[in-house]
Amino acid sequence: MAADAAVQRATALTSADRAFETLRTQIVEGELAPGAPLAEVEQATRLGVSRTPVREAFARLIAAGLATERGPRTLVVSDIDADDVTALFDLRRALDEQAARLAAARAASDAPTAAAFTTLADRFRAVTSATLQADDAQRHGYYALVAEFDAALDAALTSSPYLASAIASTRVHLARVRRLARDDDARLAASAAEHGAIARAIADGDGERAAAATRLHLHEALTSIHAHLPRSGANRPKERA
Amino acid sequence: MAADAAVQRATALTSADRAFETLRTQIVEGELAPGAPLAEVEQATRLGVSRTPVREAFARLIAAGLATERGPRTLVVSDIDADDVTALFDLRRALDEQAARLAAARAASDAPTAAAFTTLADRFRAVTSATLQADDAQRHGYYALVAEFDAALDAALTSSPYLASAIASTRVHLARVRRLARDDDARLAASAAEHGAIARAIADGDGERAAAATRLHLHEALTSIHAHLPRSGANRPKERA
DNA sequence: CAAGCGCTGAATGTATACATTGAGACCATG
DNA sequence: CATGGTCTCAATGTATACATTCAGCGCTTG
Repeated sequence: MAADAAVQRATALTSADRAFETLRTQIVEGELAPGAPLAEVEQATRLGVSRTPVREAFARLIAAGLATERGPRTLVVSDIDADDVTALFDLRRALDEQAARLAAARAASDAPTAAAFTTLADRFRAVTSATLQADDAQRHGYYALVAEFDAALDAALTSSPYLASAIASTRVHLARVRRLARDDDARLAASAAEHGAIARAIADGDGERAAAATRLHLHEALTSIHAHLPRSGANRPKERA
Repeated sequence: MAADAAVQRATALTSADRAFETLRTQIVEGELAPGAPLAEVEQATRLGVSRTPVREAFARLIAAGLATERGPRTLVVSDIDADDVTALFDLRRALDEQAARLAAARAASDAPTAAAFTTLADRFRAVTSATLQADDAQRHGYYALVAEFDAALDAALTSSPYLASAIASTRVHLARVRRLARDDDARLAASAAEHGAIARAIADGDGERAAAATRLHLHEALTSIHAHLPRSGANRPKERA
């Protein structure tokens, strides 16, 4: 039955998978603070597995950019500061603009895609500062809507898997940034309007408008984040070779 | 002594590093053909190490996109066909245009950067179909010049490490594509001219011109590659879930 | 008392032994 | 003869034992 299949699939996850997921979540959620050392034996005992799956999980964390090798034999949780956010957005601008262009091109020749983004545009428009109070439930609901937008974008990028994969990797880091700089309700409402504009441009099949709307959104988001973030450590020398 | 230091650094490479480098090279060079299975025991005996470093090397190959998990317990060398090339260039366009823009911005305020790209522009201009015969030595020399250009771009992107890292990952795949579709000398000469135009625009600090020149170059390169490649298997259904 | 040397210990890097699962072949039976 | 089942085997997944290296600390000596 379906439950058995689900269990089967659940147990098909290896210990390495679980270790990676656990560590990834704890890093993104901030339970493992930036700079915290990642020792094999310590994490192995903590997660209740041997060192082998932990090693594999560490390798994936490094590949995802969530852990950094500091020195020859020391692994730490990646730091993330204002400069990193700027650098991350340099990449996001490149990826998201192109994604918006491609999604619009697809919507122009694929009715279901266009319909999906039309629906999303309407739902984003329904989110205003009036309906949105900055309590955690509302915030969570809004982020869920953004996640649906991201999923629609992914669905429109099936023919560009390299781009889709690169975008997916940036989303992990974005989740960390969100924890650092919590959006206020005004910013959330503005963000909803910007997302709506992007979705509408994609639905209309207007690639350049979609790219421009994306650039605008990213600029506003970056500005807001920097306003809410501790000053970039121009004094504190970054300890990254 | 310097030699000792070099040896020291060489021996500091772990078996996993060597295994990864060997496998990566052999995949890029085509010694390990696309679709070839990667078995732990087989590669371990072949490379003269145990399974543990091989496992780590496999994990890195997957992260780099050079190997793909087919089925729950089978790893194969990633395939690469005409559709993959198109998808790869969707990503490259996004990354390289942004890189050109950022490099130009840096050149506008950093004289050494501008000077470096001026020199590169001149060297690219010196490469013409007259001076370039399509023997392997010439081709290798030209690709070395392109590598210098890439290095200069990297140097100009120190403040955008995420972008630089994403670009570096695309270069690995580009090397594989080059093996599939060897450029003829006419294409190489045209490519040199296009690179020269990009370098000059960056040196002039003109970001939009640099981005446009990049887009043009990528379009021409993609067209040339597709002309030299076996037809995209629209009939052969791609076996990628 | 300070400086340099060596030692100890804990961590990673590697190898190998054990567990488990999946595929393929062979045999039995309808 | 085809089909289903079981059995074997080989490969991955995991755990653990061994090797190696580096950091911290104490001791010795000038």
